[in-house]
Amino acid sequence: MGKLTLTPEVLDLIAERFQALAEPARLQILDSLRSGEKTVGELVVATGLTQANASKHLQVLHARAFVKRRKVGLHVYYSLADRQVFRLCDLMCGRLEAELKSRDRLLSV
Amino acid sequence: MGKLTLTPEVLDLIAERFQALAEPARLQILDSLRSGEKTVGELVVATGLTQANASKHLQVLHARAFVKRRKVGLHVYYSLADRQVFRLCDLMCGRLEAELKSRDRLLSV
DNA sequence: TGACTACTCAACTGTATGAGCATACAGTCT
DNA sequence: AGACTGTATGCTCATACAGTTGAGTAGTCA
Repeated sequence: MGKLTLTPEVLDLIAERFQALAEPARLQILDSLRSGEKTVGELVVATGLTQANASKHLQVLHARAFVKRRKVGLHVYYSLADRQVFRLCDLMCGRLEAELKSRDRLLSV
Repeated sequence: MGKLTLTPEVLDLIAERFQALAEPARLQILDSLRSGEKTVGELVVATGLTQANASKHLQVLHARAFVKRRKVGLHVYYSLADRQVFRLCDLMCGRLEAELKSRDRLLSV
């Protein structure tokens, strides 16, 4: 895998991509897209974000290649670029679960 | 796996953990620890960060359970909490490689 | 053509955070 | 005790970025 040498530039690019996932609103958007592609308006309803705000977050996710876009008439459909995004999220969730579990154990002793 | 329901609080926690990886300096520290545990001073040499800066980044990584600490006399040894961290980074690197590759292809057409 | 809808862009505000510096703290040695 | 070393922390500054608002653009329908 590691064809990439970790030059400062590459580290910046990787950090930039993690940064895109470091936002509850964007995680929520990605989770909403789990069930299939949605328009911005549908995402607004699903997430409770304002339209402008949702649109901005979608730009970020698109620039980092996490979502794809498809224009149909008035609507713009967004969908997950690939299923691998969830490998990332699931790994992170797993870490979090383990962490919370061991924290509970400490507190209950 | 998803025993976690994505409440706003949980989303915040997940985002917080991605945030910890959204920093070139911290990625560099994690990569330096790949070869084994190191003291803060050794990490300073390996990364070129200032001592204060490295220490602060290590606090963040430790608070998010990415690294473990072990005090021995004057020295504090930091090491990776587990190898799974690299699954995260490798997945992200893979995404980046694919992205750069397709970008190159577009430019060279 | 003009009204309407779905989405995006631009400007602004408040907040968060990384870097640098100086200082404080903890552990060792004499 | 005092001097010294390795690590942590508090402060300040500069910058980045999420969220809001209002205007602007593109597509549809009458």
